[in-house]
Amino acid sequence: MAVVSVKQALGGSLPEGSEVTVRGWVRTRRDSKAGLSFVNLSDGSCFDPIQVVAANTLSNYEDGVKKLTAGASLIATGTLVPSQGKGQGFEIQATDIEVVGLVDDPETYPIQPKAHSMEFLREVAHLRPRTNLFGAVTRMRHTIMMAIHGFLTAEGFSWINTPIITTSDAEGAGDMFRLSTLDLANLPRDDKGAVDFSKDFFGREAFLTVSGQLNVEAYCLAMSKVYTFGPTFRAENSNTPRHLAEFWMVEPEIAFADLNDNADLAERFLKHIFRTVLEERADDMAFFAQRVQPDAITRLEAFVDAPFERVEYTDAIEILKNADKKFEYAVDWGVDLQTEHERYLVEQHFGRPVVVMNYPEAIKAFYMRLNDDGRTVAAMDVLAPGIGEIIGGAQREDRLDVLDRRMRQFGLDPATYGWYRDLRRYGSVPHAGFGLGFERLLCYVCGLANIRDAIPYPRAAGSAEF
RNA sequence: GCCCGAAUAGCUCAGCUGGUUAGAGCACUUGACUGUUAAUCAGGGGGUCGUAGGUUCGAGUCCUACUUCGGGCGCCA
Repeated sequence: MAVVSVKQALGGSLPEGSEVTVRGWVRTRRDSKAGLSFVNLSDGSCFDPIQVVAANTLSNYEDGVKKLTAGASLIATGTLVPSQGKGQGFEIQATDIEVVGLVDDPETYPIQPKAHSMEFLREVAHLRPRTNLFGAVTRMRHTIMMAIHGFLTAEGFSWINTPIITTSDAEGAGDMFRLSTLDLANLPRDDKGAVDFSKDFFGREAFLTVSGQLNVEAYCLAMSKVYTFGPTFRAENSNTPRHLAEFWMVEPEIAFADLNDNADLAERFLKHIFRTVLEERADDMAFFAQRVQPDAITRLEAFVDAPFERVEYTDAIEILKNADKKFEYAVDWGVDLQTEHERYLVEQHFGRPVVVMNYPEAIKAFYMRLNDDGRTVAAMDVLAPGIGEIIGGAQREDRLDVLDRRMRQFGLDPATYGWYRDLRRYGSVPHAGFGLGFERLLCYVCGLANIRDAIPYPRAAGSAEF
């Protein structure tokens, strides 16, 4: 008896009349007085559940099948046949149903065949994957992860596993989570009364990473095309639907490349991902379009078809200055673009994805390459309709003297960046890269409004349940 | 971190200007009916109205604090 997934059973590749076994969890059970019950069974392999038809001739019909409620688990064996009912291709005429686990209190089982609020489902994060929505999000998450690895692999990239524990303050990219094994109630002190981190586990201060970029640059200047993709940690007290304290970030880095090469890569990269989900997850996308975001599919299709607009930061400022719209934050050359500015550019002015390039040097990180004009750096942000900034990247400063100057300008001591400076001493080449917040991308694709629904167990300021 | 809003049954919500025993749908349960499919119809059980104070003859309703959740902004991915 072949054990098959619901996806295989519904997929049409198995011949009619096949004897199969499926295993999963009950979504709904409907009884018919004709002497049979219909059990919709889901195993996560695809959006649709399969209907298992259980006749009252089954030996455990009364004390097994009739006790099944939403959430119960079972193993069903039977014949795969074209369904007599509507809305499904195949069903299973059960010859045996083994009830594996009943729901001990059906009345309080949180997942019902009805609409739940996202807030409620966050409180039952361990059970929400059993809903249509989170099942779909979970499959999408996997599909996009694989699409990213697949695209970059096909383009000749190597996946570099940069460290999660770091001892450098990286880019000064915000607050970091301290990692320590010191006894907080009895901290070792030095002569001046400061905490003596030489007694700590690593012999110095350590933190969780806020970016793998600096580490991956070293591998870029050897392997040519690399990327890092893993969990990232930010300790900022951000209280928004777009921030997590723990999220996943993918950061490709390419050698012998400038900002335009970088933008080209970002465009191909995003389009590949969207094309992949449209092809491989049509069932889940149809659900998002139906229940979550009506234009979920059409906007991805538009994204795939439209060439990205590219605009200089300086020109973008002019566009905003000449806009009819009143902005809460004033626009002037030298200020960073606010969310409202980005949305105006993308959604109203251009109406398609935009790459804003070459920002004022004072508002961007020290490692970004100083342009010949002396007042901008080769930074880029990819803005998308409906979300705003989806990708941030830059060509890196590859000239040692300029890098040192920039570090001092930002109050950083070049001496503490010895290995990073070495990359500019030994065969330095122009190189560039970008970072993409994975959960933000997933939100966009699925039409989710809150990033806490894009990761199985969200961690955010003041919130780390499960 | 700043500003705003919300909290009533397991879930989603209604409950008007404070006034007897707090309602509906779903879920659960009983029955009817049915190759059903978020089935349908009829009945039933289920609520210290987030917590603690206060105002009042009387508070789900008004006030204060706290807690939790959500939204907007900032920081960012």
